[in-house]
Amino acid sequence: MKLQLQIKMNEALFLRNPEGSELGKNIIKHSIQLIYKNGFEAFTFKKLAEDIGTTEAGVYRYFENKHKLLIYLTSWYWGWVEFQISFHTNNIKDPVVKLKRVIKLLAATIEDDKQTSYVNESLLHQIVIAEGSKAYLTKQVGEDNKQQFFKPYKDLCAVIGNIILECSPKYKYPKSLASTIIEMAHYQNFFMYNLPSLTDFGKTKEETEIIAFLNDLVFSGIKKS
Amino acid sequence: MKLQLQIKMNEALFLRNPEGSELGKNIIKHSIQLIYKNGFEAFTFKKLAEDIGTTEAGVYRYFENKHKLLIYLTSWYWGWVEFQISFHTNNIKDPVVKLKRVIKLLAATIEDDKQTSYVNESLLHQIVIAEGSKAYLTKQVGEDNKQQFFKPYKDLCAVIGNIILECSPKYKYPKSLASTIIEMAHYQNFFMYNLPSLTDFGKTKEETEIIAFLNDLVFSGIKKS
DNA sequence: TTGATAAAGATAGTATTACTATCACAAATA
DNA sequence: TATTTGTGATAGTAATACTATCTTTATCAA
Repeated sequence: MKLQLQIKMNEALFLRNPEGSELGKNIIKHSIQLIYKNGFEAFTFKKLAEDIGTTEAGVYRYFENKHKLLIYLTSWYWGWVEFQISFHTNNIKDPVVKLKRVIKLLAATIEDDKQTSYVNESLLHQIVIAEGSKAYLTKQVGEDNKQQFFKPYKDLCAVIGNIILECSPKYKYPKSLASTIIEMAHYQNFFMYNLPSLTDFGKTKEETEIIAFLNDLVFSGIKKS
Repeated sequence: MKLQLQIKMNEALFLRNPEGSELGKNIIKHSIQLIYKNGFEAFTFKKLAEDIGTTEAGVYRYFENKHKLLIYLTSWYWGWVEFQISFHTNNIKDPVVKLKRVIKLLAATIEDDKQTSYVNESLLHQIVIAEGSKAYLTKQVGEDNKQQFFKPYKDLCAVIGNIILECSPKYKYPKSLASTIIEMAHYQNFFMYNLPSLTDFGKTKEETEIIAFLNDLVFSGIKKS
């Protein structure tokens, strides 16, 4: 039996559902490759179309603009991470163990998930690290938020916040700590490779050190209260 | 006597020093206003030139492109913050008090500094919150870093890292904690106003709560070791 | 006072980007 | 068989991100 993991996407993000056709899946697949390779600023629908072997207009039939495509990709990623978390923390009773598992999932390199043929999670993870913030650091963030574009990110944050509360029911900042963990799992990774003196891991460049830092930060922070 | 605060800028950031002429100062002043108002994506040298009353070519004589201008502005800001910190923590012996002061300076709203006529620090603070990461989240980050464009940010991070070590000499992650404080002081602010469910301050929208969160995070985190 | 130099203004031009529009064709569907 | 739907092909436009050139103006030195 072949199980296919399907992540439910916000329909306002696209004009035509990319999951429903070969061209659509190619748009997702090749946009991940191109953004990973050249960065989001240099990424255009024209280059994407050439890469796929279709025309610019073809891409525009699926996505209004590259900003919505970026939100689509990051949303997909957060949805996928939430699934990974619920999958890998299933059956774990101890919330501390659970939270440590979450930190590891967020900060460790991701192996490509064979269940999702057209999405390379490993590349997508790198894209979310380097470009993910650009999805919300815009003037339209308010309107995008009204359309629920950031729901997957917020849901993930809520899930992690609840685990934090399980660990420490009186802790006052579960959601802020959750968003701090998520952001820092990614930023410390970006810094480690690109601006190493902003971290303590420049020498070794080991993701395990980021995990250790976050564990230390989180569990000392929580224990106090 | 009128003291003029001068922040030494990396000369590779500009073609002509904007501090040396009226037009240059106008470029800085109006770019801050325009980026604040419309965001960095919508900001163009053409609009800036119209705003100032000069021509596009005039702006290009000072800055190669808008990315370098953004790095210039954020660098200026980090330099200014480092000065504020050294000024406001001067004479403080207790490193814990010092670090708390630092957190407050990073997370609290900034009043416009009258010493710097053409820079509105209050607006610049908002720009750094919403656009600052875009200065380094690029494919050129490596080359920009080689040219020392991020030195002011790194210097600030080092200063804060050292205060952390004064508080807790055995703490293993002073630089990562420093960059976490800096980034989160800004991100929690952005989230609070734009994606409030990622924080615990959505109701009150009080910066004092961000400060309390960071104090809690930092001092519980350090005490353990 | 002249003459040189440097900054600024004015204008033009180009390649690329970010779209929108239209028409034709092929496959699926009713 | 007729019709809808997705795709391909082509064209066109306004804006963006520059580069180039030429003129004017201000400054400063001989």
